Amino acid sequence: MSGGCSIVWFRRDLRVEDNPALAAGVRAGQVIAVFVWAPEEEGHYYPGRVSRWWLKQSLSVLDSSLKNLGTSLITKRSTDSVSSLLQVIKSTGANQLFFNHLYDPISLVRDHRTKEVLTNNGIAVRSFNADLLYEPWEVLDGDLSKCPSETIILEDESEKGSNALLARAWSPGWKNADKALAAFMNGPLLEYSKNRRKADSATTSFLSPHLHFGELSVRKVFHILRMKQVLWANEGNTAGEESVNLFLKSIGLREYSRYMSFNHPYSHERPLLGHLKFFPWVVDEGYFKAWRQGRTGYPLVDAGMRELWATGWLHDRIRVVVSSFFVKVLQLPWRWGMKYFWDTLLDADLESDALGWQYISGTLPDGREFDRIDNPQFEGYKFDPNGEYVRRWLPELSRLPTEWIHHPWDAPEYVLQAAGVELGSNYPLPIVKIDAAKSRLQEALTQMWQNEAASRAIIENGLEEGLGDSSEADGAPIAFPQDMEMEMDENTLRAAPTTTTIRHYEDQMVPSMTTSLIIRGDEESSSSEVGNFAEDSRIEVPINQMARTGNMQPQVDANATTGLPDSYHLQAESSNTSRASSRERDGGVVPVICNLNARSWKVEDNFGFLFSGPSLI
DNA sequence: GAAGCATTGCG
DNA sequence: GCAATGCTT
Repeated sequence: MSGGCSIVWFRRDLRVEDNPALAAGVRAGQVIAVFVWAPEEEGHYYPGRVSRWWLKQSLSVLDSSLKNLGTSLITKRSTDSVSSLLQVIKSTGANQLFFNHLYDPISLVRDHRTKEVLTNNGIAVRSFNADLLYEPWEVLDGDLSKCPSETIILEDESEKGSNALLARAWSPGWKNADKALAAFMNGPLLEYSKNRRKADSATTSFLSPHLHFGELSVRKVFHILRMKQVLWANEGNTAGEESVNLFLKSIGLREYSRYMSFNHPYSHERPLLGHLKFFPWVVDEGYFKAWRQGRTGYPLVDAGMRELWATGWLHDRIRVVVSSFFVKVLQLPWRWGMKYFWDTLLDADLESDALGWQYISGTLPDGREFDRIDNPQFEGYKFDPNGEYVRRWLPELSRLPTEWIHHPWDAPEYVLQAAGVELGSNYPLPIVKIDAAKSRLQEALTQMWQNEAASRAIIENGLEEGLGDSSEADGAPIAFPQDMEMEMDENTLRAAPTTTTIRHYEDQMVPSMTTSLIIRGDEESSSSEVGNFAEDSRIEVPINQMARTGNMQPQVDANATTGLPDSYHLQAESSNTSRASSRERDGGVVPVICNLNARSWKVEDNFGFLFSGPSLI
């Protein structure tokens, strides 16, 4: 061992194999492994409960692996990563820092600053692309006595009950990731293509959280896939080949999401198609709440939303269904939906989710048409032909015959009665009818083009920007709802369908916050329709029924999922972290990803793997 | 009841 | 943009 002592800064590369930064540290001599928990730096993308739970487990596995190698993981609680790193450097006398690249807008800025500050402090900083194969097998030798770990709290008391259930379904940590990878590659991958249409099949990889936290090297995944590809091609196994290709595409999509995030650091908050900023999104917290709670009246959507809330996980197909419904039928601002995914998904991944929501929203140049509406009824019979998925997550519909399970509003009264379904009472009528959504969408698009033309005219006339009631057309996004508490009156069941829709014309995307746009849900007629349920009629999540594969039998306890997210809060953005990202992103922190361009990963080709990339889960 | 036309689903 | 389905006369 020569040289000095180096810091290896772990972030979302929580593995010891195939880890270039760690390998470099080992080569350089003594290694001090550090993880800094500084969630405040993430602005309003503070990791959600299930995501933090995963992190906690994963760090613990990493720590024990490092201990086996003769060192351990030092954790620091901080509001400023850079000063924490400096502190560790001072107390250990390290003179080098190694880390692997991240590509989300916040990391790009932070890592750039880290490099700058530490370099100015005489520290050699090197960063790496972690998509390379390394075998860093040497014994580490870190003197940690001068640098105590701090306890970082990733789980508070109130979360323990719910989190306990996660452990029955998932095994975080790089060693487990490796096992999961092998299990998938040797098993479900073969039938992956065949089964991908089923919402409820357990044939997805379930690798997305492992990949998000860097417990797996994507490079390794890629190599295994290629080996399978060659093997099955030689055997003439077309089904297997098709599956591999499909999976490779999803890996590609993940790469593409990093590419997009790096080159368009605003893509998590602004549409890539300029005219979409003139789209009159429906700012209706009642709709938003109904969607979150799985009370839209469309069984497939509702089943998905309840699964998400109860388990932190959703099949990719269903992610597409619920997000498409969110944007096209409810016409809610897609950033709200994205934020909710961020808060609730176990594999929440800013880059992948931004790509997914942008694609679904039709705000990508190569996305799907904006005026296309997917019909959850048809999608229901496609992805859940026997209604098993719906019955699992919507107990109130469990006795409904398959014929009506995806469109109970059409069912004859006697059928509903026999099934114990009372529409508008124990299950809502459709919150928005598809036909109404279609015409509303057309109107909105017309409006959008008018707004754009008006805006252009104003700019051409040399006037300062200003659009209708939007005095901040340049910088006013639609704020995240701050408070979801809404009065819901049981007596307003079967309220008249919404006849008016309140819209806001501001660009929801440009960073900077305002709360003045928020509409109280109870000011809207629609909210009463949403309130088809009494507030306390919490959905009972079915027990022991979560579909998962093989020996992992996740169980869901109704007590642990204390009701649906009716009091869910989206905090208004307070930081303007992302504002800086576009200016600083080219500061040399992260190299441009080689051999990647948007065309080679055309989104259309990858439909179905949008969220969390190779997550397909 | 066949042919021509329009609408809708879908990648 | 195409194919399938439904609707009209």
